[in-house]
Amino acid sequence: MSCTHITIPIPKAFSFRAVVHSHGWSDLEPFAVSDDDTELRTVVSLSPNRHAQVAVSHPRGSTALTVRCNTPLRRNDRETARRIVRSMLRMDEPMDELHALCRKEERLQWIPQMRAGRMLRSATVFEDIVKMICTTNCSWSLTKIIVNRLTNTLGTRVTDTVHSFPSPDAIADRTERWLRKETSSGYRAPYLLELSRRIASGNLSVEHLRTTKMPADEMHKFLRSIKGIGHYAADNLMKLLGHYDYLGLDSWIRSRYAEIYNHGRPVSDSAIEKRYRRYGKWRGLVCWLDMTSEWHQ
DNA sequence: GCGTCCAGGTCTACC
DNA sequence: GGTAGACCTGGACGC
Repeated sequence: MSCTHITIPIPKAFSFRAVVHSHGWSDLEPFAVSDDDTELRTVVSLSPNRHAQVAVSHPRGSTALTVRCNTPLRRNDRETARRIVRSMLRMDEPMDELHALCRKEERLQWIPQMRAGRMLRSATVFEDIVKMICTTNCSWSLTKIIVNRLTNTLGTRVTDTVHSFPSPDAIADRTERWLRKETSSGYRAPYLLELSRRIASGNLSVEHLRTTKMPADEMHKFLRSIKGIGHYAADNLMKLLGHYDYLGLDSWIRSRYAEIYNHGRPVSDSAIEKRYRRYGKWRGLVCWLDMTSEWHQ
C-alpha cells in the first residue's frame, strides 16, 4: 500500500515515550501502541469525510518524529496531519518552568530527567470529553469497553481493523436506548447524546478550547456546565487543555497518595491539596506525575 | 451457571 | 454549601 511519511522536529525536553505513557489514553481506541512499544497509532480527520491512520515513532538518535500515514497525502493534508500530531503530543508546550521547579526537589527530579510532563490528548477536544465522561464512575476495563464499542460501531472504517473516533453527528444520530445497549455506557448515554447533539446542531462549541485565551476558572466553569462533567472530569480535562491548577482527585489518586505518603491510611482531600499547593499553577500536573512516577522509572 | 455484592463519579432533591 | 440516594456496569466472589 502506498503511504506518506512526514517528519516533525522534536522540541527540547521532549520524550515521545513519556507522552505516550503519560496516562491511559493510549489504551483507548483509536489509539494503539505497537507490541514493541515504539509506535503510537491513531486516526486523524483530514476533512469531515476523510480520515487517515497515522503511526508515530521516534527513531533512535533522530532529532525528529516520523509520522507514517496509511494513504498518500496532498501537501495540505500533510500540514493538517502534522498539526494534529503536534497538538496530541503537546509538542508546542514549553516544560522549562515545570522542570526547573522539579529540579529543586529530590523526589521530583526524575521528571526533568525523564523529560516528562506532557500529557497525551486525542485528535479533538470532543474525543477527549467523550472519553473523560466514559472514565467516570466505572472501572478502567468498562471505560475501554465503552470507548472501543463507540469507535467500532459509530466510527468511520479506515482499514480492515481500524475505525476513526465517531463524530458528534454519528453519535447524535443514535438513540439513548441504542447507546445504552450497544456501548454499555449505561446512564452515561444521555450525557453523551446531549453533548453530541448540542455540538452537531451548532449550539455548543468545544474545539476552540485548546487555543482560546479564556481564563482557567471560566473554562472550568464552562466544562462543568456540560451534563456528565463533574469536578473530577473537569479538572482532568483542564490538564488536557493546558491548565494544571486543578488536582482532579479520584479514588485511584486518593488510594495511591495514601499508599505513598500515609502507610495506606486514608487522607483527606484538603490534606492532598495542601501538599501540592506550593507548586502553584503546576500543582495538578505535579500531583499526577508524583502519583504515576513508577510508570516512568 | 447463577445470584449477590462492590466500586466508581455525577446528578437531583432536599435541608 | 453540604449530604443522601439513585444511576449502571463489569468483575469478584460464594454457592
